Amino acid sequence: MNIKEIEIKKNISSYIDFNSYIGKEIELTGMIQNLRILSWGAFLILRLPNYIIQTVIDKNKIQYPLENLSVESTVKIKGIVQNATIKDNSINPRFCEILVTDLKLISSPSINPLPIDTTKKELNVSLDTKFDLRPLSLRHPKQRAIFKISSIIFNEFGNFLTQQGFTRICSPKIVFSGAEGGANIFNINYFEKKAFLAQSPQFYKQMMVGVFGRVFETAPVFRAEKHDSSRHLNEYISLDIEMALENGYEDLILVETLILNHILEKIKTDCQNEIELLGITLPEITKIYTVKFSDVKDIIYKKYNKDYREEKDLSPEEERLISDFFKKEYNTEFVFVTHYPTEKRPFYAMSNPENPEETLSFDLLFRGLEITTGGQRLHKYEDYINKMTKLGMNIESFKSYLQAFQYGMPPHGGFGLGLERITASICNLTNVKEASLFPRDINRLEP
RNA sequence: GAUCAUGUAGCGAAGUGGUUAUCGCGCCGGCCUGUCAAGCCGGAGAUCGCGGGUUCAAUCCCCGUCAUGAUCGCCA
Repeated sequence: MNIKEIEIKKNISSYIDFNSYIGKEIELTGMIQNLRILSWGAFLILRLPNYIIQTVIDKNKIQYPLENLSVESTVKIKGIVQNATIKDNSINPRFCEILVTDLKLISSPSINPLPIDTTKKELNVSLDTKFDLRPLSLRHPKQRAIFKISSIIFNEFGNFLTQQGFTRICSPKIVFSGAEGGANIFNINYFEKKAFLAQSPQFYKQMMVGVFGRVFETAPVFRAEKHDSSRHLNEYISLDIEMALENGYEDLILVETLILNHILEKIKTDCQNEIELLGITLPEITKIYTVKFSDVKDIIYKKYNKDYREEKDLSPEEERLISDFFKKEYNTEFVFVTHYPTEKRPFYAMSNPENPEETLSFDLLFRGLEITTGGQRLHKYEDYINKMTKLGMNIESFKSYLQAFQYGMPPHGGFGLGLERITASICNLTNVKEASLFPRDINRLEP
């Protein structure tokens, strides 16, 4: 018999109030972010879960062969916290440092030299190298900062909606059919049947409106589109909501604005260090601006002399131009474009009763990039049957989804927000892949 | 898939139809009482993406190919 009783520890937090430690001893285990050896000792910058802190080794105080240490080694140190003024803005906190009294080497890299240098202010490597060496490149403070901000966006999306009475759902990612059509969906083998990777939680979140009234999901979606651009991924995190509507799609625009304001507020308070390190300016949303799709076409024709009025969608250029227009004329970086043409929206989109050519839908453009698509959905079973028949769709294959509408549904709608896109825009990244830890694109499947 | 560009040491770049291909970072050795993109001195490290062609001679010019990036299509 080998039964063991293990003590239940009350506190496993990695947050440290360094202020209260000034003059006192502390024990820390972390990885060496940077190491500067001088004649009298060394500065050893230690990477911890929530901090990057400077420690000082005085040769006279501790006997340790410094040549045994290297960047990316794991060490356990004991030392006294003392006041300091540190200029390097990748270090946090900067008001103190640790005078090391004891040091133990726990683990070292098996490769020397490391393939890239993560100790400099900028990680000066190409995108391809950055992704090939992801486990290492992510250790650079600026890379870490991007994903700290991404984590706040992800968490606060859920926190805010939970506060507002939304229920978090987890819909399956192995599905029987696609929400958005056939060509751009990944096929998988599901025992003897054919299945797909979900392109969107669309059907499930709609069904769940009949259960909870307000739901959200934060999960990956998969797109088999062979796009090759700086704003596309084949797997990305979709922040989705779906809710019963009281006043139509404007309810959704309001909810999205409130979510974004909450997230931006939280980034401002929790990520001061990351904001400074990345040198970014957070946007502000003081007013909501919406503009009809057809008016966007007219503005671009009149103000920018480009005639795209026959196109039923907005090109990336138009998205940049209209964002530019709203920035100049209305001093806003967020603009909701509404009433997209019915023929460009999926079957479940509700058309405007006053003009069936356009839908009660919207995209949110932020700094020239489309970060959201949403809108009101059909909620009557008959409307689905009529619309799907009109489009020549196989109603039988959507039977399980259509149940929800047979059993009754309120007017409802929702939207999806691309996590990597909003993160990239907030962090001023030129390629969304940089906002993905391990990006999946047309050519990349690893790491 | 289309158009354009790029491919030179572990990483980032410079350069040339002709002897030993240059620089920065990293690495190794030495020095330096507080650094913070540390500094100073020395050293090692490259079949110039791959295949073919032109030429006395190609890393350089031409063709093909592969890879990467940007823009576009499509979308969040």
